Amino acid sequence: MAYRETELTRAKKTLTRERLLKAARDLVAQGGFAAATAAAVAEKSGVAAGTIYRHFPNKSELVAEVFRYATEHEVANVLAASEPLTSNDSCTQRLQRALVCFAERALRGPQLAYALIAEPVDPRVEQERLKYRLAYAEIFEELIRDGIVSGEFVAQQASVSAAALVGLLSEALIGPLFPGQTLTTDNTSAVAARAAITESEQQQLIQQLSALCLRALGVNAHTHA
Amino acid sequence: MAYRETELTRAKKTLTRERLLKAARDLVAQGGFAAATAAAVAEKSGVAAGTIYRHFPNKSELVAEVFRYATEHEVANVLAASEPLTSNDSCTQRLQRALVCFAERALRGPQLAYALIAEPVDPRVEQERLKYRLAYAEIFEELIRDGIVSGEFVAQQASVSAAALVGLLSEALIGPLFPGQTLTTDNTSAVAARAAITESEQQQLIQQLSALCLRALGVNAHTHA
DNA sequence: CAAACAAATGAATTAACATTCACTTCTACA
DNA sequence: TGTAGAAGTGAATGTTAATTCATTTGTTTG
Repeated sequence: MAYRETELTRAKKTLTRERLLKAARDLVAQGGFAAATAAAVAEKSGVAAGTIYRHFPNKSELVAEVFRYATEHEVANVLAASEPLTSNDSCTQRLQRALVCFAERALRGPQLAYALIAEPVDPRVEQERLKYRLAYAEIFEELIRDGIVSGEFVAQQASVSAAALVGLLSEALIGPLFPGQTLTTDNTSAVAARAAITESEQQQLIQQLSALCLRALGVNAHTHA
Repeated sequence: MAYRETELTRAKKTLTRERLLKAARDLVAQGGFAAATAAAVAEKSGVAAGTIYRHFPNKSELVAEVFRYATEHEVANVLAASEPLTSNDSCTQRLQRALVCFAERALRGPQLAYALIAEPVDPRVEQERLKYRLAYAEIFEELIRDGIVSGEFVAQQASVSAAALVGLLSEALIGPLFPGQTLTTDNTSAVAARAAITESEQQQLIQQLSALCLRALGVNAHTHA
């Protein structure tokens, strides 16, 4: 008699799980959360719909995990960009790098950015979104605190300013662009709309936003050219 | 033979329509769009569910109208606040009044603010939201342009800055607060959470945001104390 | 009143999904 | 090879609304 979980067994199971996650991720990146129905995920993974429930208690959990994964990825990038490069790296510069990183990533993957920032999702996933926003806000918050201490930024309540920056960037980058599209099932058009913005226009937009943010924090002209 | 539409007839019909709209509005203000199901609206209006479809082609249309109504109301207030009071009223002051108006209204009616700004809604209603955001952005945009011309604000692309301000305010005011609540059906808690902020804390928050926005626009210290 | 038509009703239907579960297919081990 | 137990299947079921429509009720006018 018997059966014992073994390397191979476990590996195989994990593989299926990974495949489900990957399929879901791809669907979200292409068509937003709306496109990631249980049926679609199963189909894309090459398994039956029921299989999803061998690996996740419910669809929300799967989607939440997708959200988490994408978030970590995104946040890690921005965090890295905000890290000081040299011992005398200014907060202004660090913040600027973080902003540019955030903006460039959003503009490069607009469908994902829209999904993470603004697409309507079910409440269980909305929770993840809250954490996501908070994660960004925390990066900014620390930077702002540092900058206040160093005298680069004007005195202010860092937590408020940080949240404000997140909103500022989100709205300016994706808010006004997508909304209509996701409904049409034809999400391609959304990406197309974004693609219509030229590279140089993007750079200009990023420049604008960067300037706006730095001014908002009261960057001291003396400290920084 | 016959039957002809008459004053009374038409009035009665309009009344029912109004009643439906009012019921929907109240439900949204109390519990967000999630609370405004067809059944709930009908019940609250004292009519049968089917009646809704005698007055609106579908539920989205009803909800969109609710959205529009609320929007007009809100936007009109902010617009009024932004109007110059005297012939030498500065853009800085006008903007500040607009910001304060926006913020105070949001803080006073958080459930409605959340519904209008952030609550997940179906795509047809999301369209209205787009217009709503745009309406605010336009108010800001014009003010910013004026301010640039008058030399109060630094040169910048007004449309970008305007959208950014909308996002900044939205996120700082309601973004971080609600998200979790709407799911619990127990939306009361959301309002309670907001109520937990004292009046003076609110004033401080508004002050913060106002300062942030003005700095972002590069208010010229010379022009304004 | 009766004919003509509108408005209102609310139970039944539809729609779009997620989710279940009886059953089949795999694996591991003695 | 037999069998215990996991993994996978996918048709059937459940869920949560919106939406329909045959029927009833209400108005108007000749």
